[in-house]
Amino acid sequence: MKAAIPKPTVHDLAREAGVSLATVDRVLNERPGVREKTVARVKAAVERIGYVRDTHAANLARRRQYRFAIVLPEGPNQFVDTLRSAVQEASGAQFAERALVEMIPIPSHDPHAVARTLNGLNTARLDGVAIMAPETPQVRDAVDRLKDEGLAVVALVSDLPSSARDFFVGINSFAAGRTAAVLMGRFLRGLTGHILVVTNTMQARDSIERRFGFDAVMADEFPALEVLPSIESHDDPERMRRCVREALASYGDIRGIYSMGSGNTPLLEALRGAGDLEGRVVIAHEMTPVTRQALLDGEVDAVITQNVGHLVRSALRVLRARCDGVEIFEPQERIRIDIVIRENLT
Amino acid sequence: MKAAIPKPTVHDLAREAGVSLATVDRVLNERPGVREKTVARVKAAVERIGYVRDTHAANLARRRQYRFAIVLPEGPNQFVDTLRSAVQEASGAQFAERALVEMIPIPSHDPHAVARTLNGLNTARLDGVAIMAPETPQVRDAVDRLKDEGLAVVALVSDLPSSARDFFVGINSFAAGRTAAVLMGRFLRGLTGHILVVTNTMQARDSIERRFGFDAVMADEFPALEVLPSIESHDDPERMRRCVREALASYGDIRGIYSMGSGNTPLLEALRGAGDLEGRVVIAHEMTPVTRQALLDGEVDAVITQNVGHLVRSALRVLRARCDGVEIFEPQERIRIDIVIRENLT
DNA sequence: TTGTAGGCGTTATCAC
DNA sequence: GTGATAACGCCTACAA
Repeated sequence: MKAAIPKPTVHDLAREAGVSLATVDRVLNERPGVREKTVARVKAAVERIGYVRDTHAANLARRRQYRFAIVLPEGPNQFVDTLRSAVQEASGAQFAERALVEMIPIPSHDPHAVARTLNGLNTARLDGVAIMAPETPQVRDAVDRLKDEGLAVVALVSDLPSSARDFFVGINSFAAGRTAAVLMGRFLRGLTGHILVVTNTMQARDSIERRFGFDAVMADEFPALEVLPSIESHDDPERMRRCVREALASYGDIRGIYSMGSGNTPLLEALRGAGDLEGRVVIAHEMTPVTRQALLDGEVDAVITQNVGHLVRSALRVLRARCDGVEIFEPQERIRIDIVIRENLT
Repeated sequence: MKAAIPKPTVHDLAREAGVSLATVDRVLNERPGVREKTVARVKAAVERIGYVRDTHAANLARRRQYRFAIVLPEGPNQFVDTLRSAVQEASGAQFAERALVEMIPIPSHDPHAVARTLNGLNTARLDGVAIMAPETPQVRDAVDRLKDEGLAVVALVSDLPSSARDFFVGINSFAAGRTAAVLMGRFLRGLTGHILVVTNTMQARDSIERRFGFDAVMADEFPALEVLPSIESHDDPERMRRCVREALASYGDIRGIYSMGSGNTPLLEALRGAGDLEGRVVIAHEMTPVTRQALLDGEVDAVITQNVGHLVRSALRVLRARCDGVEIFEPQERIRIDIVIRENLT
């Protein structure tokens, strides 16, 4: 409908360099069987006319289909649920973009079962995998094997730094813990007392790192507040409620509660039961229906989180880039640590 | 290299429906000249085989080129500078995606000049425009004219609600102001005193709205803190420094400073000059080299901002979608209000 | 109202 | 080493 500024194509390139389409293609895709001199001529022509490859046309001609798997912990977990629906949402859009993405559940707490699932992946039918799993030697080996088989692999949410994974998509847990600590300390300006820390399990790398970051800042900047040992619920809501109640009873001066992992529902129940949720600062991780509602109700003061939509889209973009042997645009893939309070809840 | 699961194509569709490619195309693109019955048959076939159109192939065949303009205020402004470089960055990637984007500077403070520039746009050579400009009747009319000419138009950063713009890409200023207020109030827990508010000009819609949101929360939730009238620098650094110094001198109990707009450099200079930057809470808007450094140096406690990369990519995506007559995926285009403290500075 | 043929920018399979 | 030529999935004349 409107005059278009034509972009140089391979045809223009071929003409400019005085060679055929096939040769241009060989040079562009760094295939062998072209004389040094010819290569140079084509490359010069690329610079001269400012040729940029049309990736969509290329993918079309290649009949490229990306087959990705996203490996997520199974079982009831609010955060993973939000991740799952983000994957669902994304895979619709991805389908139109020549990518098939399937979700694969893993038993979260059994390293051997996780490794078994990963090793059981049909690598011949897969181009890339995004994995959210705790770091264990078994998982590390499984990831290395996937890499050996030529797959693109990204660690999702929780890093697998000792493995051969291509990239980590997620946030720095130390920094997340530090962020929580600053808010906790500042929201409790001038007060003395104790801080309760709760989590599902301190086995998880995330929890350890968050706690580490949290403690560092608290000790450094808010010495008037003493942080108590972590309470672990081990997936047992009743245990969480009981431990929290006991802690509140034992210490008369609990000023704040830091929830490092899942289990926010029983935590909030225990706090409500304790009556005086009012004066205390509660900071939790991950935006889920529960934390969102708690934020709205004023039961939680701040949530430290990461955008699951970005997480998933980013993982998929990175996998795609790795498959194409293309550089990724780092700043776009850096997941931010979001601070959410009631007022900036979208 | 690997077995690919073939996606149904128009050919499959044609065969399934027992019609030709052309007819399939007519139905898919809702072109006239097809019998009701045939339309139904094709649509049924779409459902049956799960056909999804390959937009990239379609764009290729159409030789579609998007020509977009991004209209930004000229003159020295740190935030706009970051926006400009985000545009620069994005346009590289967009070029590969069949979009040409040019930046058009406008004299920020003269509504007539803005309107003149907008009216001077060569609409025949443009498919869409993203506009960051203060809302005035002249601008509104210019936008409406652009829409009449068939362009896609999005308001960027600052909304133009009374105009016919297709979409607003940016954050809610009231909420941004409220967010700032909550942090200010909580960081000053238990204290009594005054809050200084500074901005470049209260003429700007953003400043008015931020102030409104800020005041509402302060009055409601933090009555012990009294918010002073806005100090306006009117683009004069010296005036900013002087006014701030005077205010600090007049009131002995200024606990916090809220910087609603540009002019952070002179503000910080004045505060440094005053000596005791320490005890005060400073909250500013927009992440720029200045606010970033101030955050690192502990001179600013929190920055309320929006991710310029997202802003630009989102604007471009929306323009594209409007041009294609395609629905946008709202959650992806919702720009979040980011709270940045030193600890979650990426 | 419907169908045929050719082209979009790229890659791939043959020959030469 | 290099060059025609035919796809890829879709759209668009032009014919029927």
